[in-house]
Amino acid sequence: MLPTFSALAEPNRLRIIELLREGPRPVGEIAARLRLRQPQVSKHLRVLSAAGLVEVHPAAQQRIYQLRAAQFQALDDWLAAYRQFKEASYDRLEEHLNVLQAMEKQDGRPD
Amino acid sequence: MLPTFSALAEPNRLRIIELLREGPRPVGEIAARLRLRQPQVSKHLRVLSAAGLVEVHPAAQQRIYQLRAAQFQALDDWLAAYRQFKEASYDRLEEHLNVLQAMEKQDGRPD
DNA sequence: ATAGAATATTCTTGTCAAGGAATATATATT
DNA sequence: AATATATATTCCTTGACAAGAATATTCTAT
Repeated sequence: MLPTFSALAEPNRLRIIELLREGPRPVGEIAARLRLRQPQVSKHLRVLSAAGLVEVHPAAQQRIYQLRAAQFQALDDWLAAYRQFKEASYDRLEEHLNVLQAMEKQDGRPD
Repeated sequence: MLPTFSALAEPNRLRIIELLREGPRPVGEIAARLRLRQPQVSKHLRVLSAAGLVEVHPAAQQRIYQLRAAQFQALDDWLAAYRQFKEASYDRLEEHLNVLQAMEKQDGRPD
């Protein structure tokens, strides 16, 4: 999941992703819409590809980029693990503290 | 959403988040479990706080950090916009291309 | 008040990655 | 073959940021 977050952590890359939500687009279009230079767009798309967030389909000289559902699904799966905890377990904080202190006793500091 | 992605793009911060999935933890615990130095953990937690991903609850000298549901919900909302497209609209690629070319004609290059 | 424990902050240094500019590659058209 | 169009790659410079080391801050206990 780290490559995904890294890829999305760059402002222009995030803009590209949000643009592609409209549908597949060739590099030139992306550059024009976002007022970016073509080489930078190509570089960003490279990173996004490596992260599995987009995929390419050549069409003549153009390269059409589009979002890759699988990776968004993966993100969704990762997020799923966080839909449970539902915090507000603030009440159980004391409880946690006791547990932690108990652990420290038997642990010693590792190292 | 960018601050969230930026925050999660750092390996150790991502580890912290995944550790906190187990429940609230004081700084020292986090440092010990992840084999990190305390100051770095404090710094990372600062970033995570700023991104709204965690929240603090002081308890004596300790600061108990825990995940902040609201931000994960926000991420979920953002992701929701991507659950639709479902790609495989690869079939409709030609269609898209035609549209795009039509657009180019009337557009001219902006700038 | 003093000492100890837990955490935060500051300063410095090294690394990595994004942008700019130039150029290379691929495909189409004549 | 020559030229045009679309995209990719390379090299360079600069800025941001993470780690390390030292120190400051906050709270507790005696």
